[in-house]
Amino acid sequence: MKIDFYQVVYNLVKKIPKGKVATYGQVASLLDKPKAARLVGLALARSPAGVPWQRIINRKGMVSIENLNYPKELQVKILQKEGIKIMRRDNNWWIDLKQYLWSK
DNA sequence: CCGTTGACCCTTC
DNA sequence: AGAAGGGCCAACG
Repeated sequence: MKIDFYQVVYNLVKKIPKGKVATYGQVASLLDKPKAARLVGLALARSPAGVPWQRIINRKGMVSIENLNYPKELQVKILQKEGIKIMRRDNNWWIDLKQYLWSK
């Protein structure tokens, strides 16, 4: 069976441990496609059950989901449950990447 | 098959 | 230092 790029993304994302987060660009780089960050986002938008999509955030450490199936609140809630501290600034949510960024 | 589509990122004003 | 614009590339219709 042919595995497409999306599947590879899912496999990698599943390896991120609880309590850590990764950025879209980071995931793309690990897959040898540093410029495919947007594809990672697309892949996660269609992620099947079992993929911890909530652990992927953008480069600034901000939760980026806006008008999709899941509200930002849900993502934040899950991450907090996993032990991550999240700060609120204006109407956005921020994570301290220095502290929580996953490194292989 | 070809154009469009993005949960992004980097360079340049 | 902050905003804006363009590039990127596989999947989808």
